[in-house]
Amino acid sequence: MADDKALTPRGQDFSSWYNEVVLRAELAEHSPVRGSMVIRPWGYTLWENMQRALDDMFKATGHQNAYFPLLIPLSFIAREAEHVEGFAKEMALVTHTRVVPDGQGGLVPDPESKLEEPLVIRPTSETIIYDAYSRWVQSYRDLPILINQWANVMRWEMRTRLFLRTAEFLWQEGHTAHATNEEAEQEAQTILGVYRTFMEEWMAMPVITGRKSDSERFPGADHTYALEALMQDNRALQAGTSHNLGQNFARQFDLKFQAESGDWEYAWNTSWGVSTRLVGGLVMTHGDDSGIVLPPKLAPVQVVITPIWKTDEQQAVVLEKAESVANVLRQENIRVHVDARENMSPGAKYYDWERKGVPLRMEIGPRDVAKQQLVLVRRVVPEGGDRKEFLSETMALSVIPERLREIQVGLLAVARRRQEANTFRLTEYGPFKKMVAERGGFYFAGWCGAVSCEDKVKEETKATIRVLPDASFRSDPPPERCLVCDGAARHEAVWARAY
RNA sequence: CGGGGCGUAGCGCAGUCCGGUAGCGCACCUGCUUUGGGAGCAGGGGGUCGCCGGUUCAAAUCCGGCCGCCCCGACCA
Repeated sequence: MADDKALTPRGQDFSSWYNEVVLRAELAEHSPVRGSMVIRPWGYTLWENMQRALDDMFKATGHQNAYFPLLIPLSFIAREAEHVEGFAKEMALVTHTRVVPDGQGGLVPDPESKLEEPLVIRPTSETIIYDAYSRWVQSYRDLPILINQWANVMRWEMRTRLFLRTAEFLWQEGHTAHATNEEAEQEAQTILGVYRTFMEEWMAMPVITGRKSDSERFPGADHTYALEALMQDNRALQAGTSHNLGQNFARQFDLKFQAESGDWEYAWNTSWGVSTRLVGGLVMTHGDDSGIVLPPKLAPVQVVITPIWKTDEQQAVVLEKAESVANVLRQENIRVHVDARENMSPGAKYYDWERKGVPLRMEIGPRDVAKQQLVLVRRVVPEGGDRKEFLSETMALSVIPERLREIQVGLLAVARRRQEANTFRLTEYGPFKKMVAERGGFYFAGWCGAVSCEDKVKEETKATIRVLPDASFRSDPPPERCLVCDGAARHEAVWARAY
């Protein structure tokens, strides 16, 4: 970075900007093990706020939480052929249970403690969960099962980035079992809707929803739905997935029930998840050259109060005012923090909280106390708006909830405009190839459905089909020809280079 | 796994080419003055120079080996 104060500007090197801002906003840092990260309190509180919102929505749609174990017998993973293939190359195994000295001051696994069957650290929990469900379900009366779990999982990735791709990450995984395919399909769609609502209304991150092409489908699923967001560098981020698993796992784990007719039938499953990757998505959606920008609904601190003083007497008066104002706001359920640190100048505090993305700052100095006024400063200045507002104390207190709401919707509006400005509908391969590689963005175009066309695009541009968009996102009229081979289009597809 | 870079104080780095008492900035501690956009001055503390071995009177520096991390590519949420 240029110096220890400023961040690398996004326009200069987006990737460096991202790494720096995650570290310097104190969201997370690298741990001693490659691919693992320490999530620091500021980042974890953000995640907790996301969890709370999502968890409430899961509960409101009839789900319960449970917890299934970290370790999965290797033989379980082996049962579903596609599942094995999908995760074979990124599994961490537990093979020993004791260590012995190696004679050189170190420790090695005790050969005598080798497990008969290695245990897999879960990369996802379908197998262990459907094994349990198979014991829970006998009759159609036991269905549906609607369970979610909050857990950590491990996928031994070759290349990792804080939040976006780490070997261990935190997520939620929902796993449901239903009596009919229609019901399972409805569930997968319902969750897709829940995710979309969360991403738009809480994260202020617009998404395109749709179905994955076969090559991007979850290993073991009949089909996969996904939500894709466009980051500021015009690369797509898969922000969440919801799978209709059909009866693929039910067959392998003998998850059967007796129907009203008396016949035995395999249950229909769904699974769905979002992870701490969302934190990375939030950073790359709203962050600017000063730091991250947090939507008020998720910000660990919504209003930071920075007191300003010269003398000890002023300090006492100003701090007292700051605390009393903070308490009034707390009664309105606003998350407020008084930054009373004595060893830091007000200016330094401003930079600090701006880097950390706090939506609103309130300055209280001796002059404000005397005039019974407060100074409000927005993290992101609306176009044509004032950066600072000088308001009477009563006015300021009543206006803050309103400001927070404005900021929340403003962020979504800006992000949506950016996404729209970087979304293109093309019919010719030449211009597409050039644009998708050089400037990025979302590209809506026809697709014949052939894997060969998908592969050709990937090879030549590194772009992939992110989704076959849902009806509400599709073009009218729909594209007629395949972007790549000019054959008849069977689908409309959204192409982009992705994280 | 290929290519590149890095490992020296809590953080960021210089010093390595050309061996000779381990440095700078930030942070930290003490004191005074400060505080409305990254405070100043004075004093102070803090290091097995990634690890192991070799060469040498002498190694952060040269040689050999090993380890780790980051970045760029192939696989992935």
